[in-house]
Amino acid sequence: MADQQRADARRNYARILAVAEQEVAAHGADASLERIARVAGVGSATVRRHFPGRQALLEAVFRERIESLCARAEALADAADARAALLDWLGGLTEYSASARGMAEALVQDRLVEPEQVSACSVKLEGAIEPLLRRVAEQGAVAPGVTAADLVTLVTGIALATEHHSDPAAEGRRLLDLTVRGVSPSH
Amino acid sequence: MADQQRADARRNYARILAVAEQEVAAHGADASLERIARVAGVGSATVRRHFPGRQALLEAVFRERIESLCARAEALADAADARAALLDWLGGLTEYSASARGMAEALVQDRLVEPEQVSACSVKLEGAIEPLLRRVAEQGAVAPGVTAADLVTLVTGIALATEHHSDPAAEGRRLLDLTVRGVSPSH
DNA sequence: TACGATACGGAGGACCCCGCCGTTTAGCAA
DNA sequence: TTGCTAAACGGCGGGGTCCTCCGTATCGTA
Repeated sequence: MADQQRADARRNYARILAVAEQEVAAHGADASLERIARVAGVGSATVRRHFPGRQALLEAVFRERIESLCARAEALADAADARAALLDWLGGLTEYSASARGMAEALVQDRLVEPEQVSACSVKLEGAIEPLLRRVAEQGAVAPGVTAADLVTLVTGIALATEHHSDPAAEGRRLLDLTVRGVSPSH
Repeated sequence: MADQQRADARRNYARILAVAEQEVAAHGADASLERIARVAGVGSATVRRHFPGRQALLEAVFRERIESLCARAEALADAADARAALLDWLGGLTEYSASARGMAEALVQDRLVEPEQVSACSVKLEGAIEPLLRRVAEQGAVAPGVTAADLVTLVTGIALATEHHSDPAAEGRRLLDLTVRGVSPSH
């Protein structure tokens, strides 16, 4: 039931995805689908057959990375220092989404299409941090009312506002650090 | 030297701007220039003549609001509680840019065009908070290394990541609050 | 009133997204 | 091996946007 696709279909899928990765990396989330098709050597209809809508393409492009992030979160699930683990993971997410063009846009986009799409990147990420966040919260080391969604939102926000910077990863990490410790935590 | 424009030119400028405000409010930063021209009853070339580039249009659309924000900052310059003044102002900026469609996008965009454009919205805003921030910093009530640009960046980030939300202003303010006090301030 | 500079807007080219539909091709079965 | 059928392909046309050029209409003045 898994792969009943025809061989050429699978081949094209792979070629398109490969080209899409490069194009998105080069031109961000609104890379030209037409161009992707041209470079991949297929008709534009084929692109949209495999990926109905730009969002689907972006999701596929970042899928691997997202899953590796989720796996990492699982690995950190019972680290000695829960807070350090959470911050470490958030730092990784920030650096990646700030420097990988299109990633942050994809994250914010996929929230306003289908609220509860399981395939959605943001949902996966939220699920991944949930356990980490809970542990830290139980230690009382997190501000009250903070949800996993909040963390993802803050990170994507930082990434979006940082993409233009000359060194997005470093700048993103710095700003993340600031929001973690507080810009003006006094009192 | 101020207004050597022809009367019809000024008239068209005003009409276009008025329509642009509505269109941007309705469709965000990437409203159709073509459409704006059509609704305003002018040729698309005329829009471009008055506003070379989408960025110029957006700047004009938000100009008034930006200046009123700057004025407010000046009024708060010597409030009794410097920190409260800064936070109050940041809250206002956040609420506005989170709920006014296109504003946040305009802010992040205008940074990557011309680094040191005096007309740029973000530059104006940074100049406006600078004094407020300095006062708070002198009291030691702000994390070390925080610049005015950082604050604008964080706020636009929050706004960008929050625009999709059902109540962007409230959500934005909540996240700002989190950022100010720190998500996990423990140490 | 007549004239020159200024501003206008239509036309056309390049690009993009999208859906339709006739054609090719892979993979199975005889 | 050879047919056959369903799956997959891709060209084409329509609708949209952005942008530039250039002939024309209009304003303000002499």
